Amino acid sequence: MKEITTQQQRVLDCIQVYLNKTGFPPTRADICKELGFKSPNSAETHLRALEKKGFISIESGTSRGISIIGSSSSSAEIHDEYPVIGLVAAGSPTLATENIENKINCPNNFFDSQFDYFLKVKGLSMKDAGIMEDDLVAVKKTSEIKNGDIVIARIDDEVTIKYFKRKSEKVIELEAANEDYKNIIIDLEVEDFAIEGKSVGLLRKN
Amino acid sequence: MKEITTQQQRVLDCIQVYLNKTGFPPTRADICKELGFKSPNSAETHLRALEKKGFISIESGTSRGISIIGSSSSSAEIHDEYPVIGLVAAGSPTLATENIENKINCPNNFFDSQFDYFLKVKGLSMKDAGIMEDDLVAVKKTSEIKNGDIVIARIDDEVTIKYFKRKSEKVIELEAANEDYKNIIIDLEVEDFAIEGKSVGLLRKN
DNA sequence: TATTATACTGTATATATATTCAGTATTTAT
DNA sequence: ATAAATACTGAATATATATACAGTATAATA
Repeated sequence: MKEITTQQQRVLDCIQVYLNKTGFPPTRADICKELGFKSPNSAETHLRALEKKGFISIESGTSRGISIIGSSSSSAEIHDEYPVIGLVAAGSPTLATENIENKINCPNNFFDSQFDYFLKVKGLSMKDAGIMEDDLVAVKKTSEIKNGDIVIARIDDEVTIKYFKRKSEKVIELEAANEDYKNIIIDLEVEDFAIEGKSVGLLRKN
Repeated sequence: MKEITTQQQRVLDCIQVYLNKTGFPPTRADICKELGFKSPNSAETHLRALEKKGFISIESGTSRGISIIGSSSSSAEIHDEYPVIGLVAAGSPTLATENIENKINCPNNFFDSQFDYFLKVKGLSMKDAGIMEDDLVAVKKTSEIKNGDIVIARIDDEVTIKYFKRKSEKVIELEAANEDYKNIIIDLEVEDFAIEGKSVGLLRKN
């Protein structure tokens, strides 16, 4: 990235401001109007210089085809809204709108793995794993579970968060991280059991 | 905001994807190409419907003059980079560049209070408060501390994270949240003591 | 039952826009 | 001393693009 001149910086800033204001890049004429140039070619040459130096890219033959390189909007880091779900009883589908308490905006690569929603924890059954009441657990909806993963599981109509431990082909143990809670043994042939997903991260506001 | 049809949703998604990919909005023709329409008017009518329902705004007579309403880029929610600092020994200034392990991008209103950096926790002295090894504590640099706050304190050259408890005018107790650790009593007249800041949130990646 | 909204194809066109060419002038490298 | 980069004005133009108009068809409302 070569050094930028003051005029080129003004043009670059102008593009960014225009983008923030309108949501789309400026035309050559827009830049001229903004910076007081009288010929569209003034903007054109500055744009070509900025492109050559690697600050922007220009899509040839395309109106407003300017994008600022290294800008957050165009980079891989995309920000999304993630719903916060309470520990839902009565087996209702977790992502139903009536269960969404609010939404949190954060980058989609925030945790090491992609995730689908935040689960607001009730109770202290995972206290020794550092998961406290009202903590928000980032949940990835998946059935790929390894022993020792913290899973969000549903037994009959109750949703719970526990350590996962496969005992045999047909038996699973859900282990609490708290002496005061007892572990749950599940016989897959008998009980109505499902894995909602697993924890890939945690968020606490205090 | 009225309800959106499936086709309108596809068009809206198409605009968002195009924006993420190129940095500028699509033309009518671009939308047609992407969604398989054969007439630019197909895109046009969907765009007008989306505008009428308040999902987008269209700048008349302007190429690619589409902007998604309520999109993060134009909203008030600003994303910032926050440094991650290890628990620094030898009393070096915490925000010195050599102590920055990496950076995390998140909204500046992510926690209930503004904060300045993430501190990577070493040890289990705050285990019972749900703060585990390698957790990232969001630290706000402040000296406004109340009893019971979790503070980041420096005693001589050692940085530690503990509960804050004022015993008297000149005596402070730093309380661990773990039976295995003992509390620290500080005589302000004797010891070199400073509050770096307090915890306003927590982030765990696993 | 008539009307409105949705969901398209297909053609046409005014204009918005990128882009080239011809100049002028100043500053910076070689 | 010459070339190259910067920094513009001014005019011209091919085309990219929004947008209107003419149809067809189906589903949802009133």
